[in-house]
Amino acid sequence: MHLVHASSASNVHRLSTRPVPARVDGGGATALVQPADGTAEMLRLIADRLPIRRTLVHAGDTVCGAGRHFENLYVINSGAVKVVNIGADGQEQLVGLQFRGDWLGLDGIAPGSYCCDTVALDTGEVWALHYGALLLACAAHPRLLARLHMEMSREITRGRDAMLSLCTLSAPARVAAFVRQWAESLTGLGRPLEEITLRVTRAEIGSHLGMTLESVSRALSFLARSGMIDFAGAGRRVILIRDLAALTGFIRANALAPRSAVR
Amino acid sequence: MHLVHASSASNVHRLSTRPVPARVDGGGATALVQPADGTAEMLRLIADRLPIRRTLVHAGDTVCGAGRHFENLYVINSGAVKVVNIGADGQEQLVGLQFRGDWLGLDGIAPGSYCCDTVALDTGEVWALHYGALLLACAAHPRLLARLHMEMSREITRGRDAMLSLCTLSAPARVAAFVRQWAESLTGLGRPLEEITLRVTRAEIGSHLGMTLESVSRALSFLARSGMIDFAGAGRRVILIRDLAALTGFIRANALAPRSAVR
DNA sequence: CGCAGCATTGACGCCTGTCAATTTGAGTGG
DNA sequence: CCACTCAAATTGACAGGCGTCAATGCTGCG
Repeated sequence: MHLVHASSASNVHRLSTRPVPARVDGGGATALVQPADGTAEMLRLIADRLPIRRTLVHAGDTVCGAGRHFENLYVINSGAVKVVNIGADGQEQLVGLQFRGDWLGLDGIAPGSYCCDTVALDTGEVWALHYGALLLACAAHPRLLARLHMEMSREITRGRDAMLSLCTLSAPARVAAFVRQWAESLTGLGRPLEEITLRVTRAEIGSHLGMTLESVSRALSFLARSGMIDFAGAGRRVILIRDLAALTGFIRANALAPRSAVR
Repeated sequence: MHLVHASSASNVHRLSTRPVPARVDGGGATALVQPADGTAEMLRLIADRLPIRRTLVHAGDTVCGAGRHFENLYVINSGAVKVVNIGADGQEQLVGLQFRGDWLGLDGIAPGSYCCDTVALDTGEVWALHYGALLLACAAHPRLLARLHMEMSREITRGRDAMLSLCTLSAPARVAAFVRQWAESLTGLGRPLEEITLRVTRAEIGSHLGMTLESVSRALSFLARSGMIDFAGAGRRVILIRDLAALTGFIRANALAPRSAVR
């Protein structure tokens, strides 16, 4: 099996420009990343037990389009993908960001067609699994079914977490939480990366967090002024996390007063 | 003037006592699948193929508590249940409302313990399905597995819809959408009930919609002043939908300006 | 070099959160 | 049956956060 990107997505941008085999300083990192969530094991399981179609995607490519007939699930082997919900009146809203090991297209199972556009943010490899074939494989390999259910369950929980942050955090705190979550997503639940490259515009972040692009910009500027993060590179899309503890503290401190305690 | 969900109560009895005649009653194709969504069919499938434990719950009873070891999934046969997320600092947030045919406990699959409290709002019957037993039954009955996946998929979509309404609607519009959604949930996707009984406090609604209880109250008062809804009974917990079209129009009219168009 | 898209920053105003007073209804005990 | 208490709901006044509008800077590309 050939992997387009060997491991940690921290090096993704470097890899896309020059074909550096991701390792050297990463010995510890890769070792840390793998065991926590078993993503690698899942990918191996899938590759071993299923006929999969590997697709190389580039930034802007649509993995599966809203409204199209549901047939495949997709697993991200490398890269990053945004999930965009298309409202009735053409309104577009970013409802999720997915990375290596995440599944796409789960929303299509019930209605029989996908609800969301999923668009690559970056060069990467996505595996298409025919849903019927997946079910067959699951019958033979219960671990595979267990894994599928875990991923669906995680997706449900993720949605709820997003609701929580929308409801209980002030706008700047939501941005801080977004930055932290992005960093965490790239490393698994270990310690976050200290450098992340946002691959979305301020407008998209705002759409995800329920605020305007101006508010996103102001919040990021504030976090930088306070020394929690820093900008690097051009375009202000690369963010250095300078003080993770302070960031976390800021998020907690800016939880809105328990607006309405439920009992 | 207290009606306790006449429709769902009658269905309960039909379901548990006699099997529903599938096709003979003159309706043609639609008679096959009882309501549009096949909830009744699913319940029959479960009851036929699985060892289930039926539990009668009353308002305030906890179906499954956050943090407890995951073992069962639950299906609501009748009644209404609220899903409450418990934050780190004891913050409680209402993240969902579930009715007949909805599944509970799906969030527990991935972590191995439930993430949310689920609390009955009303007298009803909940079925507990042992997860292991469910998987076994699914192996023998693919339709059951398909159904489970559909329900998980729906749950994912529901979370995204909630995010959408949080991000794109003004506070009063969110309340209007909440009322409409509650009514729709009780009838299946046909036309909503014209009379619904809210079984939660304003504070809980506010927690669900990301606003204060005062804003909820003001919004409901406004909807009533405008003639879209009306209050009935005592405590202002019973709501009559007077003009569904106007309600829907109000929701659309109060979609926030496309704050940040994606792309 | 100039254009187009993205990001930043400021000024202003509205929505909605906060605080507070009042009313209603339900439950309890005398 | 009534007085008392308490939770829930409504309504008003006020203030602050954040959306809106607008001007400017920065970067990459034709």
